[in-house]
Amino acid sequence: MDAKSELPLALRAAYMAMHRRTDAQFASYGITADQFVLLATLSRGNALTQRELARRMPSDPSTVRAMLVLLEKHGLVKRDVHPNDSRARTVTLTTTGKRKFRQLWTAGETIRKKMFEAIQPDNAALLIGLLTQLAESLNGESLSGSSLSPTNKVQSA
Amino acid sequence: MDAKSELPLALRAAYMAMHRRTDAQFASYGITADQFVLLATLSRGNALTQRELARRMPSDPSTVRAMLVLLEKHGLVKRDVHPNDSRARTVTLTTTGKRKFRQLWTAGETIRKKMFEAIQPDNAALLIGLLTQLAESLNGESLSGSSLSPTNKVQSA
DNA sequence: TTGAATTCGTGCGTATACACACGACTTCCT
DNA sequence: AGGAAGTCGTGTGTATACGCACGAATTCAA
Repeated sequence: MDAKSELPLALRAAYMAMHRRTDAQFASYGITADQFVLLATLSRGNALTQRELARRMPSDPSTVRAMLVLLEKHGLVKRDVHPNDSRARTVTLTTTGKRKFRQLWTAGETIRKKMFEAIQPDNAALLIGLLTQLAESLNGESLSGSSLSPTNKVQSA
Repeated sequence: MDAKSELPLALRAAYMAMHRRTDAQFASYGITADQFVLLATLSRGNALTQRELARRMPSDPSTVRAMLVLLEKHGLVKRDVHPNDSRARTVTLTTTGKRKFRQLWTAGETIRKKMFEAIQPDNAALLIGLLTQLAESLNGESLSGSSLSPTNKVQSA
């Protein structure tokens, strides 16, 4: 196994571990790791459309909708018709949602700290940089090298 | 946003991007990214029990079972009763499964190469090391630091 | 040996994750 | 203005992902 082959597995293992830990940590609050990401995204940019929310997470619009239906039922978010675009709906945190998010942020500190220390703090910026490069590279241009796929929707940044 | 807070998001974004890309790349083969991981794990240690397979992926035994039911229906894996333990079942790749995996490995090279180059090859070993440290730290001892949650099932290693 | 604790796989319930098709609305182009 | 193209959210289908409870088999202990 060379480094090139190991990298995908290492990335998967690290993410899965984090995701499981986070789910476990938030279980007593009745919130999943992914719902936490959604709430965090909302708290950093309120009144987003569902589309924009999905883009920032990042996640699939279809997935986000399902999550919003749940969270709305639990009273953590509210969806209103967009003032300028009657197709869209704006999503905002309710008061309950904001309070819940603050609790979760505190509860999550344990995991963030653990991760931060596991890599020696000096490496944090470097690791974030490498992960960001990975994401950008994989999200960017469609690969396919040669002309395998004729439907190359290059939706540039 | 300090580095400690950004790290979880960066890890998530990178993994999601990889997972999506891989799914898209393998779609024409009728195989998902996760099924590929399962096949790869099997190809590196045949005749594993379902439990051991799940441990190595890593994934949940319950999830692995569902995947195996599918893959068995597609004729890629075979499940037999364990010779020494009638509770367990051993999982092996069929001939078709082996051939399919070789095809997928080749098809996946594009993504591995893209990831490898995105981080400058020199950083590969370093990145793998950091990700491994993260996974080990998160999988290891249960955290819970102070007594935040009264329901601390400390199921030690 | 017999009974308790563990471990294996199964099955169910819930929550992502995403593709795809659909209807409704906006925008853009002529 | 009017129609084509694009965009937004919805709804469905499939595939993870995991917790939990269950029955069956194995292991451990007295």
